[in-house]
Amino acid sequence: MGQDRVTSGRFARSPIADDGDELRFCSTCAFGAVCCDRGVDKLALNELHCLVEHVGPFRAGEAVFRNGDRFGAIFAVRSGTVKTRVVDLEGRELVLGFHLPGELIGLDAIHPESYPCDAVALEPVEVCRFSFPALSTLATRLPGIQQELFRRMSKDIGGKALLAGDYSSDERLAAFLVLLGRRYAERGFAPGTLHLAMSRGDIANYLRLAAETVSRVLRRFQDQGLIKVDGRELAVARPAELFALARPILDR
Amino acid sequence: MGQDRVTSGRFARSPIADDGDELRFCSTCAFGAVCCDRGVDKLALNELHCLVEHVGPFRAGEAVFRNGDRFGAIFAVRSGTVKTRVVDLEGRELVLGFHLPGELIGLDAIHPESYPCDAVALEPVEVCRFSFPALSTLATRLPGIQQELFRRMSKDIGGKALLAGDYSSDERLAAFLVLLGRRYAERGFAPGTLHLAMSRGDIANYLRLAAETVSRVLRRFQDQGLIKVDGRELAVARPAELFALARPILDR
DNA sequence: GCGCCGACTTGACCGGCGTCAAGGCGCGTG
DNA sequence: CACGCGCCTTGACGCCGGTCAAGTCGGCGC
Repeated sequence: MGQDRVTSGRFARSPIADDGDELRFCSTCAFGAVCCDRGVDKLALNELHCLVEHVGPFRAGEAVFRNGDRFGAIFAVRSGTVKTRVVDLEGRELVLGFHLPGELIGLDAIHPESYPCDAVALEPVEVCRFSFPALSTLATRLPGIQQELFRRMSKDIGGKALLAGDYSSDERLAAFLVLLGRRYAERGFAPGTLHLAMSRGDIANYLRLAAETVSRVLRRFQDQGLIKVDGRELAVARPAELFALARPILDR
Repeated sequence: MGQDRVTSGRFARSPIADDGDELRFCSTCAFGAVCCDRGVDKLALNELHCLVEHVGPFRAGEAVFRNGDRFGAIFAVRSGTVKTRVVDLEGRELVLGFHLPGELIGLDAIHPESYPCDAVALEPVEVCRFSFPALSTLATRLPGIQQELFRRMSKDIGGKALLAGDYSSDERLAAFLVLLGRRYAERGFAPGTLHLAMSRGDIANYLRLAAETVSRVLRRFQDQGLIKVDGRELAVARPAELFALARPILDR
């Protein structure tokens, strides 16, 4: 029941972005939709293949990029979980987000032309690197690519409701679990079960709560029969009630 | 000293985006950098002119677009101040941001393909409308336009630190004033003086505080000699100290 | 095995900020 | 002018969640 077994277990069964088949490209990848689902022609697929560069694996704790590095590329997570964070002058960490396979990181670096945060592996991680100058040049020739970039950036602009509101700890945690569950489900995991690759402290930091509060609320959710917690493995027992708690954050 | 005089005064002296001269285009506008500063050729300028459509004026309280409207265009504020907000099921308002002349709104609507919020005029407002299909088509031919769109979207992704952190009311308000002051300064206002187009309630809502707290903190800042408040007119007396208060939010 | 260490949990206390309530001020309206 | 209505201010009180501290659990190295 150790976390090590859990982690390797997840790894083994993980339906993550895996383009072992080079010509199929990552079916769950950021650009999978462009390449496969939306009928971009073979030429475009080949051009993306020339562009992409596989990087990794990174061990837990290693950085894909660091705050201040000169911006040159965006990345798609292929496998594992990445945490983005900044560290302020006093050394305090501020967690900005968690990124699952198929999700893009580095989009917030285009404007400042340097990465505004660290991207740190929480478990063994592999990524795809897309040189941004090359990608944006490609985007001028392939409108599908440009559209997908616009869409994904737009999505990121809108998606920060969880942190933004003045919500209670119950609402925050419920919404966090619902949203994380959805993202895992999109990646092919069984709905209702999810693995927390990040520590309680990271969750708390991300939700702007104290780690103790996260502990307490999870405990209470379990006592109320909403979820079942076992270390970093979590099962949602009553999705409807959990969603109801998160409703103020999720509908808007 | 009434607010009416203040408002009209601001209007009169406002160095807002104003392209009365059609061929110069808005010098402070969102795409001004593309059109003027970055040497996009006359052809591109003309094409942008064919694309843009002036809309307004809107009276205070009127909506430029509404939550749920089908997405078709992004807008640049030409004059006045726009508030973006959502209203939840119980009718509670949640303020997402304030937008000054030259700033773009509607970028978060590309992905969902419908506007995810209301955009409401806080004072008389004029906007430029850019049909998005036409704009993105244009962007595939003119890399400068595409780059500028990427840059602005990237900036929006990164720029939500104020709301995201678990900061004190002092820090939030100080950062709000510093950032608003900078944006006004970019638009040509005298540094250190700024006009609050929005009510205390809107500020409080945006910062996730109670309106009473905003009142109290502004009062204390004034008692401490940091600022001088007169209704919705505000002068920063000690910018360095105000910045020091906001530092935890602003540097990161 | 033993001991250490970090992650997590649980309890006690307390302070910042929201809530509630009352009152002032400016402005439009009859 | 009197009145009403928002917006804003100010004060009193209470609660949620942060902080501090102690204790537990599980993993790892020796």
